[in-house]
Amino acid sequence: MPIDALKPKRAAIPIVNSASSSDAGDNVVRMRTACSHCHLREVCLPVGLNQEQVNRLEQIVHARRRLRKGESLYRAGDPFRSLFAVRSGFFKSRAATVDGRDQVTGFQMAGELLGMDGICMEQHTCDSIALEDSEVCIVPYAMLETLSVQAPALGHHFHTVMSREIVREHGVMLLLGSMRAESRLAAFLLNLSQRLNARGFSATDFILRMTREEIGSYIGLKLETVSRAFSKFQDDGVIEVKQKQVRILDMAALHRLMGGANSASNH
Amino acid sequence: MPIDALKPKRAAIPIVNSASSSDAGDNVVRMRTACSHCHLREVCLPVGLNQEQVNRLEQIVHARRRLRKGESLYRAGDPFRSLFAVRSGFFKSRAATVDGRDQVTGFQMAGELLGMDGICMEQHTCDSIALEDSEVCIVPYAMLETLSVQAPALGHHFHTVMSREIVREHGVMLLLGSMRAESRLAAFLLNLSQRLNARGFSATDFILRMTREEIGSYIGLKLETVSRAFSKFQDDGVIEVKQKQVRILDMAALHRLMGGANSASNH
DNA sequence: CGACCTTTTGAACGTATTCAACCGATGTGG
DNA sequence: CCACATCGGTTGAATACGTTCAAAAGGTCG
Repeated sequence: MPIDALKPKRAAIPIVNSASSSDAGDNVVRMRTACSHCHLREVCLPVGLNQEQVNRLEQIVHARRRLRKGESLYRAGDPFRSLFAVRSGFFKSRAATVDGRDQVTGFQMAGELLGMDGICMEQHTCDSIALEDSEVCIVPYAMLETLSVQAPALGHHFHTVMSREIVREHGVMLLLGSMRAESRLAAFLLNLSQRLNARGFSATDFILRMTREEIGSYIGLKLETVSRAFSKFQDDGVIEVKQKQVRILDMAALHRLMGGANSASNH
Repeated sequence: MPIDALKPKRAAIPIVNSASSSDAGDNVVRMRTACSHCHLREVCLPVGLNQEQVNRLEQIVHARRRLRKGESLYRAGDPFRSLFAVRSGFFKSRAATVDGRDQVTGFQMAGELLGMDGICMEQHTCDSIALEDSEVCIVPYAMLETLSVQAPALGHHFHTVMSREIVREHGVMLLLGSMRAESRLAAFLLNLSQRLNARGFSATDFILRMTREEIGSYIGLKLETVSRAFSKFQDDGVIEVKQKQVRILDMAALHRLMGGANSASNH
């Protein structure tokens, strides 16, 4: 099979584009389908909620927003009002310092929640940018809080999601602090693979939605180093890579590469 | 003034060691003083809560635990039941991978909350270790959830604390991903300085509670590199350092060092 | 006091970065 | 529709930075 023939293992469910042009904004539409029928309910906020709790969640998630590739969902400094659940597409989050340094802090795909960094300052602290045409469900934070009181399981679940984000970031810190270049890229690819697989896509064949530079920014390497590592993996027969299309040929080898000797584990 | 004569700007409030040896465990004691009278109420969980809300918080924070230097508050894999607010002392959090890699993910001082990583898996995902004799307030998580329903402001405040942790970790990712060695140490020192200052201690004179190796683990450097950077700062007259005692001589220079040219900002 | 741990410093080394050139893919306008 | 400009990606060579290895001094704690 040619590497170009990459397809999800499960057909994508077409997204209903609700007709009514609502009062909420140009690219914001009222929802027709709701959480309980969403094909993402297995990986999104509703995880672990029963039917009645999902019904409550549906009450507050009543609008969506479409974004074109390159558009930003929010920017650092924007007032924080809502969280966003990715319904389709792919996002990057980018944090910046005053002195112009910036870094990709995460990539988000369908079912993942965006914007939790904004709660503490009541404004967003990083940028979120669509890497392809995307759609998000808008979760007004004030309503989430109100409803958490009525349905404590929802509140608990939200804690779980935030906690998971903290743990994810611990993993990134570990990667950035103590892995060498090839291990970082291996870890990155394996992480993508797992998450895509959890959403019904192939774990071995996928398309990268981000550039080498964005990968590098995320895993703390220059784009040239990322490119070299890709080439190395390909030369070693671990992956097949052609621009943004990746095929993992030897998953076990990739795992070994990830855990490979590094500067922090030799003594 | 000799560097050795380091003192808090405000005298430490002696901690009342409640007499009753409770049924909760050897080093766990019922509290006598409560949040509303705690000298940390300005920096701890109660921030932003009114009197009645603090009273509710006091209902659940009803025990403390003392730890000796080197003792662990919890370890990865321990069942998660409580969060911990540092009442006195100093902690490090340490995350580890299966393959033996580990890394300090944070240092916690008085008023800071520990254990939020444990919520998502219902077990702790990292170790928390006291770097000096310390005391924590035990905040049973189940009770925190229950009370959040009765006092939504408390629930909101907890979200704020978790969100702040996410933002802090973004900052660490930025540091690890794009700063050179001296910038990292400068950022680390400035962060310590600010946090100590917020607690009524000197911003310029303080004692490091961690080793060079622990600093290095946190900021992604080998202990030798940390040591060299300290020496460099001292040679340049930016700080005075003698073992664990640090005095910042030129705060502005330290800020400049933090923002100094790095591998990610030159093009 | 002695053993051990932490820290400092030096020198050699290795890995990722930098700078540069080139190639291919993509997109735009004539 | 092709020419051209732009962007993204690859590769090579030189460089720089942090690591590694080693030795020794300084603290700390039994």
